[in-house]
Amino acid sequence: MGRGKIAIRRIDNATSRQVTFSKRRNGLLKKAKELAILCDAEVGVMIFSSTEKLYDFASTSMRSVIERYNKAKEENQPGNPTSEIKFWKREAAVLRQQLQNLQENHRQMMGEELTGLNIKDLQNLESQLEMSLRGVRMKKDQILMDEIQELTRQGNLIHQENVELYKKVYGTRDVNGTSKELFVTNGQSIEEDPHVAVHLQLSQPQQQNYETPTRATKLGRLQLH
Amino acid sequence: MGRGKIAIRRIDNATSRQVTFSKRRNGLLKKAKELAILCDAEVGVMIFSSTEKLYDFASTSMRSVIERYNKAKEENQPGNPTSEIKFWKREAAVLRQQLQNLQENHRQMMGEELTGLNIKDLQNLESQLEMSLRGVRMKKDQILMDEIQELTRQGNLIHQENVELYKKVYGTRDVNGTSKELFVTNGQSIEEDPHVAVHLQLSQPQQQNYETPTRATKLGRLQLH
DNA sequence: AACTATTTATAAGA
DNA sequence: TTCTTATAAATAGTT
Repeated sequence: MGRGKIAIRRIDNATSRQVTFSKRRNGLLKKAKELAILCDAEVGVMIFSSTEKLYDFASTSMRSVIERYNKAKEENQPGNPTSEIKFWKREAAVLRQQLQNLQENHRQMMGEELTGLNIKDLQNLESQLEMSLRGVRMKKDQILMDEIQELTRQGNLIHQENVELYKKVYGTRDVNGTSKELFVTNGQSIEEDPHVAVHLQLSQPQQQNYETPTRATKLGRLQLH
Repeated sequence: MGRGKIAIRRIDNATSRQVTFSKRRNGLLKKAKELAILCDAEVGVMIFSSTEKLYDFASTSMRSVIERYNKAKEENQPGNPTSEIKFWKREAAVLRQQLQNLQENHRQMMGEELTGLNIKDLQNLESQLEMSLRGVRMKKDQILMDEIQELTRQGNLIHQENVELYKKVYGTRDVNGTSKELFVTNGQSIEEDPHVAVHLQLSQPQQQNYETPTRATKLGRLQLH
């Protein structure tokens, strides 16, 4: 329909293509409009030019057309917008609620926002914190213990090596006297205890150091209040 | 373009309308195809007949066209299905992440899931718990203090009432001796201290009761390990 | 569904 | 882009 017939294949000349696009695009949109009006149909057309520009027509509204399309295409396509949006909204609301609850709880565990709690709540919280503290300290001690044990083990190995070397250097005669003493003090099971004792003795005052001044300030505050 | 010209308005005759729909629908789809091919455009056409039947064409895929349409139309239209779903998905993901982080943190504060923490972490946690505990105890003491103060106040009021009644019953003569003593022991600022002392004396052993056996078991465990 | 007179769309050129 | 115009294509009315 023009001065000459053209084959339906991509127009090579860019300018020509652009011009044809412009003409035919208008033609298509016009015909879409006419079809909708003449035949009482719901029509939607979307056109993207090669320059990414959008041209569209919808006899009602594109949203309506697309929704009708989705509904018609597959009653429950895994891209059904409305129900999917509803699902994710609900999901977000649930998560937000959980987050809020946990945050309030967490703030209370951090010793903040305690207003609104009664004695019973506070005592429960206190017990919980004490329990947590116990757990944490236990874990900490555990780690330190393990470290000590490992160091002890390695120390013993090195010491034994020393003894062996000593033997080799000075022979067997004078060795027994010196090495015996070393063996006695460095025996695995015997040696561990003093370390533990030292550790725990250090741990307890440390804890008391945290709390003794607290109690003092608490007393002070309460008396001033 | 036919034997006669027609006005672009709904065709009254149903049969005629149906026939015209059929012809023009094919024409529209053909032209859409041609446009897409000739001009290297992405085209989507959706047509619903008045009998609810769907006819469509998409140069690529309708899903792609619709998504591109939504993206192009308005990056965040308040009715854009795809981007809205994306928005809520992202929202849910963010909330889920926050929840997870907070949950891990919370579990650690509860003294659970401590594996994976190093000494430094554990010490920080310990300090935090001690601080929290201090806060909670302070708050608890505060509440108890307030209660005591209130009870004291009321006690004083009742006591004064008693004194007044006593006066009325026995006259003014012998009253001074007995009431003076009562006034001295029940004076607000004077009376508060012993109560505080009692309270705090009760509070401290209670705390130690929680911790002394723990330490014992801890010692036991550590020595056994 | 086919035919065909006409209208409409549009290719090429300006 | 827009206008012009010759011509291809679409289609209204008919069979």
